[in-house]
Formats: sequence, C-alpha cells, structure tokens
Amino acid sequence: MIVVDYKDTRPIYEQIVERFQNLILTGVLKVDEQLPSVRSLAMELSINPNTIQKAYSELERRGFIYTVKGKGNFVTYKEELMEYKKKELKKKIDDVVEEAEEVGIAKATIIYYLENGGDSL
Amino acid sequence: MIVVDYKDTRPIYEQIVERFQNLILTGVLKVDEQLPSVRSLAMELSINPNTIQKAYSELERRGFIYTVKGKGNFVTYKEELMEYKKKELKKKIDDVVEEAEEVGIAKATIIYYLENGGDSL
DNA sequence: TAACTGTATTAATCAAGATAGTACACTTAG
DNA sequence: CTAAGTGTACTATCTTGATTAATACAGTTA
Repeated sequence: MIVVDYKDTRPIYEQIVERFQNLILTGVLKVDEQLPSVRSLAMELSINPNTIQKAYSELERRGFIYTVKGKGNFVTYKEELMEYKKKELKKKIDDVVEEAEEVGIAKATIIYYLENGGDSL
Repeated sequence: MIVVDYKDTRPIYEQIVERFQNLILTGVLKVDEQLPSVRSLAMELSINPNTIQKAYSELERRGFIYTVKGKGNFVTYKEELMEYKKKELKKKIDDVVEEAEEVGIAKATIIYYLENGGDSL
C-alpha cells in the first residue's frame, strides 16, 4: 500500500504523507478506516517508527486523519478533505496562471491549451 | 536585485537559480547582459562564492545563461528560454489537471474556474 | 603586469532527516 | 487485573546535503 522511493530527494516522511493523502482523497481508504499502526508500518517499510510518527502528525495537522490515543489513526470525514483539496488546487492553479502571465502568456491562452492541448501554449 | 530568504527551507543556491530565472524570463535581464560575477555577488549577499558558482552552473545547465571563462556569465537568447518555460508550464498544468481528476474534479470544471473564478471549483 | 573573470579541489562546519533505544499513558481483549 | 496492542515523548547518535573556508589554476582585458 505504501512505498518509499529512496531515489527521491524528498524526505521519507513527506513521501508517506503524500501517499496517504492520495489514498484518502481517492477513496481507497474509507472514512473512519484505521491506518496501519506506527510500529507495524515502520516494521513493514523497514524504517524507524519516529519517521512514521512524524508523517502521521503532519497528516493530522492537515486534517486528513484523527488520532485516538491507545487506539490508532483514522481517516477524517471526507467532505472536509474535499474542501482542503480544493483550496490546494485553487492555489496551484492561481500560481500557474500568475507564472504564465509573468512571461506574457495570458489566462485565455491557458484555457485554450486546456481545451485543445498539444502545442497551443 | 537578488535576495536570500533564510526563513526559506530551500537551499540558497536554489533560491538564486529561481530568482535569476524569473529576472531573465520577465526580461529584467536582457539578452547577452552580464550577470554579477561570482565573487561580487557572493560579497554582496555575504555568502560563499562556491554557492553562487553552484547556482550559475545550474543556470547554465538549464540553458538560461552561457559562460565565458575569464569574462563572465551572460543571458541566453530569449526564444530558447520561452520554449523551456512553456514546457515547464505545460507540465505544471497537466499535473494540476491530473491531480484534480484523481479527486473527481473534471478538466471542464477547472476551465470554468479559470473563466469565472471565485468558488466555482 | 595587474586586476578582473570562471573553475577546481579539499577540508571543515552546520542543519535536517533518520535511526536507535527507552519510557510513559491510554485502550481493549482475555 | 493483566497483557498486548495503540499513540506520544525524549535524548543521543548517525548520515547526508548544503554551506563555508582557503587556496590554486586558467583565461581576458586594460
């Protein structure tokens, strides 16, 4: 379910955070479903429990999971997550548009590219 | 012209690379214009010359500048850069679209958002 | 020749990420 | 209640990439 890419320059805990985010947002992990425990996942991936813990803390901070001491980590109610994801997406889209405009590519050109693809940028 | 943000977690040389990329792509630095020398910029920013060198090497590798030993570093012909920038932009746009579709947001919705903004995602 | 340029190399330092080991608190099944 | 599973916290150590430091070499130009 979770894979670590050692060729990736990003820290392991970030990779884990992103992987779980995707699993949750795509519905592979259902609402209130339990995530692997800190220790078991660490064992499975042959990495330190502290690294998993760091990833889980970040996922909780971002609102993707909630933690119950002594029980485990669980997936948050999905609607809240969609809101989070939408915000992220909007930010990315706005960034791209801004970046394009800095080099003289208008928003309309981007829309045209989205509609027609290919070399239309 | 160049600023280093120590609160930024990214390495200094990456910040410098990105800053110069923008200055070049936005036309603030003209074609064939000379960049500050390795030593002078290092002095100005109070950082090590090696760090500037690393940034300039990367900029050359990416095709943004060309280097003449004994003379300095100069801005590359702009059309080539636009091609580079367009490729980058396309990649980013495609990424966003893919990411959106993973959570059930269609390309059409993104286009609508671009056209109308606000909460239309 | 002197004073600029870029380039290369080696060693030392620093900080973030990751590991290792241990301890403590809570929950649940038995 | 006890045992085994959870999450949490803390400290010490290791590793790696980024950065600094110091120096040397090579090309360009006034």
